[in-house]
Amino acid sequence: MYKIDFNNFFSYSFSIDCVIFGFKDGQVNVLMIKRSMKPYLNHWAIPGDLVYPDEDLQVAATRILTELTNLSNLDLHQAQTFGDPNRHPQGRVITTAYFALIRIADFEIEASSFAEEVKWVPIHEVPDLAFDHNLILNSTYELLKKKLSYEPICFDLLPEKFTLNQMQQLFEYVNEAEMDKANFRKKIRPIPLIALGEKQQNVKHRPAKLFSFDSEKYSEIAEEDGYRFKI
Amino acid sequence: MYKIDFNNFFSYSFSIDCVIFGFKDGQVNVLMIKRSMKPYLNHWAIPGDLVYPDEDLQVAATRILTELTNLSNLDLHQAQTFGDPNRHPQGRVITTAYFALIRIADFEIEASSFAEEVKWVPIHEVPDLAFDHNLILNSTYELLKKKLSYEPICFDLLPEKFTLNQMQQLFEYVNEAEMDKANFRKKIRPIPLIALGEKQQNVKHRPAKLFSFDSEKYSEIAEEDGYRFKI
DNA sequence: GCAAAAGTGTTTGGATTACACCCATGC
DNA sequence: GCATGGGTGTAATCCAAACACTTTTGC
Repeated sequence: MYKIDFNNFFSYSFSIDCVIFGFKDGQVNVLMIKRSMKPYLNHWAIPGDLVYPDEDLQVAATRILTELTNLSNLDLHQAQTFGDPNRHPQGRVITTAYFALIRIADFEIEASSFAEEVKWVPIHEVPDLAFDHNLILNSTYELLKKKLSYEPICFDLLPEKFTLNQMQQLFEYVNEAEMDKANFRKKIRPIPLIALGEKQQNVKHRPAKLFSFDSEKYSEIAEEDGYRFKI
Repeated sequence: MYKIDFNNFFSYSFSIDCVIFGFKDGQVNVLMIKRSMKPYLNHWAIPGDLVYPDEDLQVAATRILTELTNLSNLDLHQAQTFGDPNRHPQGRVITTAYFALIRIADFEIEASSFAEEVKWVPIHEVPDLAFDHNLILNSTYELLKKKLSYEPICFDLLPEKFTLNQMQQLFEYVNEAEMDKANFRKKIRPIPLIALGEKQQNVKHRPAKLFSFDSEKYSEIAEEDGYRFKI
């Protein structure tokens, strides 16, 4: 039936690449590693590696990220799969991108395995990367932008306690458009936030109130009232 | 560096599964094949097969679909990738789902290769399928539902010449909710449609006007005015 | 004429926009 | 007091939902 014998098809390799987004200094940042291994020795790349033969993809994504950056317990979501026959110089390696959102300040990143260095880079300042990683990164950032507007995932990027202005800045950044402060606040009124009663510290103007996302209440109203997040 | 030698990682196989959606008798239908080959001999499945070692994924998807169903020139879009280590009984086969939308009446489907039979099945009447194809189908249908509401792809499912009521029925079907006729028509007013001046035939009530989608004008206003399709 | 579906207009209330204004803090 | 951003109210406008009504066809 096949022109090639079935068993000869078991000649591919499969990898996962992890795009980790954070929000820092008013900019979306992405986590990069410097490779201490061929191919693309000394090139910057997004963290990624081969999947073990009997390993589930989601499990592999988590393991690979931990091995290279020391990050764990992240909620990794599948993005696109890239399979250009020439994307890897050493053979046919198909890769699936996963992405996660993190609160940069809450985690210690640490280079290990073949990652010689790890750092955060603003999404608009990413250099030329190994393999087709620029392509992977761009397409995953497009996906992030879409998801941000109809799923309550901005709170995974913002600090646990955030000001409404920080939240607004995140949306202004990804949509590349300024918004009216009063109108933004009216728009997010249906989103359940907890007013913490605390205030910003060490600012040289009136300190803003701090909020956190009420995810329990969100699930409640999403189920009962069919409320859908929308910005 | 690896616990397993790099070359031993080249032991996977990779496949594509194609979810083809159509709209018939007021229902979304999906194209199924009956397998005349092991594994899952005589089981129903969605059309899919292994990718050749040097073949691009998009190219493979097109080839596989043509081989099994005689469909060609479809616009296949990538959906999710499925990689459970036990999803294929004969080894580690990772698969990527692709989907396409077609106007059922415009195509002749024809079983060939290891497809013994091909048929359209309403999405809500799909039987137990081979492999994890029920999972693949369901998750791809969820994706379709999302895309239908913010991309002008409903017109790939509707006949070239359609009535506004057919269009409304498609959205009512996927959203599982009835809509007000007058309000639906107001909602789609910004979408550029060509009034053909023709009418429905052989109906025992007032015949509806026929329309077609003006994709050129759509691209124009999408670029110039930043118009985004939304239903 | 009647049934059935096509096709349109009106009213109402809620959201979105633009814009103006006041408030709290550091220096 | 003044600079800086925090925080809120109002009026005009647009949009969506609910509903009623007229039109055109087959029988």
